[in-house]
Amino acid sequence: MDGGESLSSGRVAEALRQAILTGTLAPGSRIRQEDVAARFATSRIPVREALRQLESEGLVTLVPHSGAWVARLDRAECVEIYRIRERLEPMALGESVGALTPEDIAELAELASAIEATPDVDDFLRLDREFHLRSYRRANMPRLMAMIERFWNTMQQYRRAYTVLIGAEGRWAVHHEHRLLMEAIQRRDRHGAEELLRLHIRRTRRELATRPDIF
Amino acid sequence: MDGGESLSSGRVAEALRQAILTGTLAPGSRIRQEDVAARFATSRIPVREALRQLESEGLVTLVPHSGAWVARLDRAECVEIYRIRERLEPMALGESVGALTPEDIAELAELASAIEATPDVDDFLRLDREFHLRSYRRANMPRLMAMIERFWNTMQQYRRAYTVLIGAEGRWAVHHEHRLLMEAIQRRDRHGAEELLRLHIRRTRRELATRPDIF
DNA sequence: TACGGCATGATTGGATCCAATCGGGCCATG
DNA sequence: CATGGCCCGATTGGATCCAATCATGCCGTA
Repeated sequence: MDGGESLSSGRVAEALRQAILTGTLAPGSRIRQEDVAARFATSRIPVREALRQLESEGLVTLVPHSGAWVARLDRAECVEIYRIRERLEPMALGESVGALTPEDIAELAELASAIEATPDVDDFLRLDREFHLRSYRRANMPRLMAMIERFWNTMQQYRRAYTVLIGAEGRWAVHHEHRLLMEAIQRRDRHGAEELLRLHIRRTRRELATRPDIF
Repeated sequence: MDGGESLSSGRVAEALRQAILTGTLAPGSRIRQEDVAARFATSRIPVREALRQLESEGLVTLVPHSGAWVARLDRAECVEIYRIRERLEPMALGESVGALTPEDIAELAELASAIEATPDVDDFLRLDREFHLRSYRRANMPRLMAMIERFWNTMQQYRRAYTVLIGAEGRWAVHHEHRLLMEAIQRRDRHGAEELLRLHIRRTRRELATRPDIF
């Protein structure tokens, strides 16, 4: 059981991470050490360590003697991250499909349905994330999983902006691709699933790249 | 010009990083904050930040209230990293080959020759690293490059152990594969180069995995 | 009026000091 | 003799204080 972080810097990092992921802290906003320290009733030392941590995760940008900002990605950086994901996530899925239990697969099917059912943006984002990450769960590659989760975190704000932009009606392609993906998973079709996922990510990347108003 | 790190923590991090990469600090050795602080004539604060940094790079393992150790990888972790590299580095090379200048290619050919010529282990390691990283140079994917360099860093100690083990005579497969790679690069054969690199990394992974005495 | 230099406040980086935690050794006990 | 509990030194984590750096705005001057 890991109820509460034992280290203060860990708690601060987790809280800031959530604030960034939920959008409470928008990309580009400045993070003042003293403010955060006051908010968490600590000194600036744990805050500094937390900021270092978040920088290494790509969520924060640090400038020496100047300050910290919530990381802001330009289009080129988003595209690069998507292209990396196009290589990594199919590997994770491919390693995982053969080892998923029937219960895992049922769970994924539930998630896929829930994704189609919800009109809410934040529910959609959360469920979509759960769906994909859980499909990689049995890959047994912890470092790969950590990298993938970091990418999802850094992209979260832009995923939200994009999801809002296209609206609930614009999600039909996602739903379609998820269904194909589920079928491949149920068939234990490793290569099919990998390829479908690659195309799924690639299409999203391309659509994202055509929307200048996100950046 | 970025002559000297302006931040103390940055200098400490760089020095520790080099010490780990050169093997001066062996995997598993403990790193005491006070020792490092004394060695660099600073307080423990910059040392702590440097250790955080190195942990995020995978070079150091931190245990709360206990201490820091030079990261030690077991066989499974090494295999996982190699498998990730098998996906990422071909992408970097594939993106780069079309944009390499004739000067770049000449430089790579020089490096490939130098690799075959040297009997020294450390020269071999350094040149081999240069050869591969420079072949990715024109990929124009800075984040991908950073990830790849981090992997090379975390694997460095195990590459050294393996290279010592097989001796200069055991490198013929490497030389052969480098020659094939060079030919593909000279042909601007993107897919051929990608595939050759994938096989190059895969073979290395397999050989490494059969050597229990490295871990 | 526009521009360049300087001073000042705000903010971060680092040093020192104190508190919390962990590991090892010692002693008592079964 | 083995084992379990406890105490104490060593080491890390955090708070407070001081120094270095940067940005802003003011003022003098062309």
